[in-house]
Amino acid sequence: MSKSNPGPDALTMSSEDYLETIMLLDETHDVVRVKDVAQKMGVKRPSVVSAIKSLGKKGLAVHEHYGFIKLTSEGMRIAERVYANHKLLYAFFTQVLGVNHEIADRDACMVEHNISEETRQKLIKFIEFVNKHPDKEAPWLLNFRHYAKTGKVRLCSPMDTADAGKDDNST
Amino acid sequence: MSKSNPGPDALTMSSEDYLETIMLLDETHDVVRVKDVAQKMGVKRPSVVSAIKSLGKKGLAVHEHYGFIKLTSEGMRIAERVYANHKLLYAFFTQVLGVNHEIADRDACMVEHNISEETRQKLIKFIEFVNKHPDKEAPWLLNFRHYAKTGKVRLCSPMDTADAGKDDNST
DNA sequence: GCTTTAAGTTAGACGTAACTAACTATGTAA
DNA sequence: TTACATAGTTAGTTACGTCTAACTTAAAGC
Repeated sequence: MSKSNPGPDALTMSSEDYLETIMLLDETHDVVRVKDVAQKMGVKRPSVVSAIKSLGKKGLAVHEHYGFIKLTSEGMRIAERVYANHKLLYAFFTQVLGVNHEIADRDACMVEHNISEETRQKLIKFIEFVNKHPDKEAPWLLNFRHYAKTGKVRLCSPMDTADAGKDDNST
Repeated sequence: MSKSNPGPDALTMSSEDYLETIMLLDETHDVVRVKDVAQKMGVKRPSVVSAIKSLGKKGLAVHEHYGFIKLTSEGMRIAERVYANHKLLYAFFTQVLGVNHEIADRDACMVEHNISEETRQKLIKFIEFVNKHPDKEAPWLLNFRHYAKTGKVRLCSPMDTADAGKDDNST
């Protein structure tokens, strides 16, 4: 509802997307070029050029004329933060909610830029909590899946939560 | 990552925010005026005028010169959908993750416009599932809260999940 | 009824982010 | 070495969403 409050030097979602894309391309390509970024992001080459010019002014990327694209360490830091959010959200949507992979990816793309630190931390804890169970499928999570599918709450055995004690957080 | 794909006549987040704000103001005020919307959204009056002009062209709002602002039934339908998303996300952030109220509200604002239908449906189920427990605090949820706070998984009594059977979905 | 004030409007500007069209550089193949 | 295809760039346009400054209307008080 109320106006979102990006700090004075906050990046736009678009800029963050460019950083993220460049970082990921850098992992799979020898060098990152304008056309690679354009193709991956589904935009035209001039859009990439102007976006990277803007990132350059902010000290987040370097790009010699007719040369390759590199991120500065600061640019890399931001790209990694955004991508970490992406992975976190993707994990929640797929592992917990059971959302289809492509849709989970799209939804993660949307949220990754703006999620608050508090919600982010809580989601991290939530995913950790879910994964604390040895078989990766906590009883209550199985119950949720069943409920989501059938609308009916399943009776479970009294043993269902006992395995919480088996984990590694006691020392 | 990839370009989001709003349909040809999809509204912008901004337009949806205006619709939502107008709907909410309509519930508490006799009439909705430009300055009310401006105040609530933290924008200046000319921004409201131009936004509403745009909504008018799309058949979502009506606004006589120097008069009051009303939503059409179609505008109301969209406003309600966005607000429903908002409430859903807010409930998840606060009830499940235990996020602070103001932050939950901000995060909900960000996501409410673009969440996919699939994720939305799953979140609805998730909230329903959480609230199926008579005392509104499922054992696993209490365990999660404890884990989020302390980083330690709590041992629980074997009885903890048995109350799932007490609910109303068996027939 | 006039005046003042508050609310609404218009015009013009700016920044972002995309696009097309047209131009330039690079590098490979003949 | 020249020619061509590919890649990168520039210039100019469009749309959106905001703003400020200045103007207009409406309504309330005197």
